[in-house]
Amino acid sequence: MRVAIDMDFINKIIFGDCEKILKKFPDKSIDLIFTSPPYADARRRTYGGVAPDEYVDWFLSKAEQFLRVLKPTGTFVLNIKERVVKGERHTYVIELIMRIKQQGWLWTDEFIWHKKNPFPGKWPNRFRDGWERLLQFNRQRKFNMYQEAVMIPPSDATKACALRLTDADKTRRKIKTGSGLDSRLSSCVNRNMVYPTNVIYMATESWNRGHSAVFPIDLPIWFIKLFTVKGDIVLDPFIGSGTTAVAAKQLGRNYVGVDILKKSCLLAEERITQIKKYYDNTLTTN
Amino acid sequence: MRVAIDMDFINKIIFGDCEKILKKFPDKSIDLIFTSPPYADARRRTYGGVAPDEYVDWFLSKAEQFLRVLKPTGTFVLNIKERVVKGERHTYVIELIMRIKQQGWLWTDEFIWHKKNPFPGKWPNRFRDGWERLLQFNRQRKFNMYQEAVMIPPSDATKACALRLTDADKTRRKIKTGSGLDSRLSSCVNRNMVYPTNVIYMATESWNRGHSAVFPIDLPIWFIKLFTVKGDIVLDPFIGSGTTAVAAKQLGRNYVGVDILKKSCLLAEERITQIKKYYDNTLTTN
DNA sequence: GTTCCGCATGAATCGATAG
DNA sequence: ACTATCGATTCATGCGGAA
Repeated sequence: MRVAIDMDFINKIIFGDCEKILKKFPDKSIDLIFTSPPYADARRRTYGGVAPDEYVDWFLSKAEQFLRVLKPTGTFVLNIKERVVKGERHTYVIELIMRIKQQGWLWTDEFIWHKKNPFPGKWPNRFRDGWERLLQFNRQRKFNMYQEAVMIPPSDATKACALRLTDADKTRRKIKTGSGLDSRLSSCVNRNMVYPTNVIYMATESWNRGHSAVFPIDLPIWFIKLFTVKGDIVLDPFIGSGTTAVAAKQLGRNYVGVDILKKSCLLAEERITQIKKYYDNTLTTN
Repeated sequence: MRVAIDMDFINKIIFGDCEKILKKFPDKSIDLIFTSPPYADARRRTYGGVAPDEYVDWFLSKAEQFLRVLKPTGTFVLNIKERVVKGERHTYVIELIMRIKQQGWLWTDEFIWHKKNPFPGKWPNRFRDGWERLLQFNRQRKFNMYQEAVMIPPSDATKACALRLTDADKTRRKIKTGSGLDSRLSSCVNRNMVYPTNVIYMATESWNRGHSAVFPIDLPIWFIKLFTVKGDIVLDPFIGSGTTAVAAKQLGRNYVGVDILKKSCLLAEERITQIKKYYDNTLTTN
């Protein structure tokens, strides 16, 4: 069966440069691309570091493949933030938006990840960076969006409810559902649910020892619920420690992860395997 | 006295196009420019409606004057958000950032106004807009910034930590300030106030009687405290209902407001007069 | 078992120092 | 003059050991 041959990359972590790897993928085969590429010149030790001024070209050659493999109804969510260079925000992110549109992408919206616990620091001319961009790109004006899947209790209810939960409660719930959002969602008022905005208030996860997860798992969980249904395929071309794949697997979606570091691939695979053991029989039904 | 003649625009609301009006102002005379210009194609009936594609050129000719009248140590804060055009976010804001830098501005940072109560609405392909940009531009890398003026109480976790300490503990610590501080002092107490991040979580003020203020007065108050001291001059070239001027006056700063609508000028003047009556003897000491 | 406290650490940034 | 490296700064959170 032809499809089976073409699609034998699903639920795999693939070692290599995503640009080359994706060239072997068929057109229009992915439902959601969620990724957080290495930021310009950041994580130099592990990724080699792309200079800010070269970043846009470096990224665009990969984005061309993203565009090709994405289904017309699919979505591409890019988590990125510009660095400070010589006292100024560098413009590589906004240049990227301008240029990626020329490839045919539509810049549908910009979500904000408002961080509960930003990286510390004190400087005379700026405050700590408390947010990151989550750029939403699409191939068409009409795409799949399942807004009901991410509905939340009204803000006051959420606050009061969250405060009542003890740490033990939170941990127990997290083990069962794998999602902090789910815990609040299920334990609080189930009626009176409202739609969220394009601002996502969420903590970072600095407590992951071995691997430095750059975003909390609730972040890909949120977007995977919003833009896919069970059985869909989620791609992260910079899989890193595997968070996106873990989230997809937990939610009953298929995943594809690519990374240029062998070490990351191994780590991602290990986390996926562990998750399989722990969560296989406790998946939520969303 | 020459200065008196040059500076006779202070604490005035001036009717006219800010581009023309500002040409009469001396160089380097303003400490802070805080403004929220009419968004592209918004308020078409009142402002004549600048089309999105013409917006950048329209704005830049004004920004040139902003640059000239701002002190080298001053700051320009621009509250703006791109509209959705044909299902996409328009790029006029990010184009504006690229081009304004060519005038000599430094793009120091981007603050986010995270709205507590976004405008209601429901669409099939996007959520409500819960944030706006507050772009910070400067003439130099070194500028005036008074971070202590906007310090805030720490988050709940840190607060709980401090609350656990007895009063005796606190007193004892306060006495031995200089050397040999015990570890709890640095981690818990003495943290009555912490520095904020570049995300500002604030409600809108949709309930203002006659005028529709586009931002709450706490927003200019925050930036005026952060970037000016008493006696400094705050300019809003699109004063609208006068919120920026009211904030400046309340804080003991001098204001200058400009608007192309006579109606707005009258409204702003009225609000400023009322504030004078109510707050003259109750100014905060910051 | 439970609570409490100390501590490590995470997509950072600036200014000074050294080559 | 330009780059490279280092120390200081700082806050939210979970972990582990102690009470």
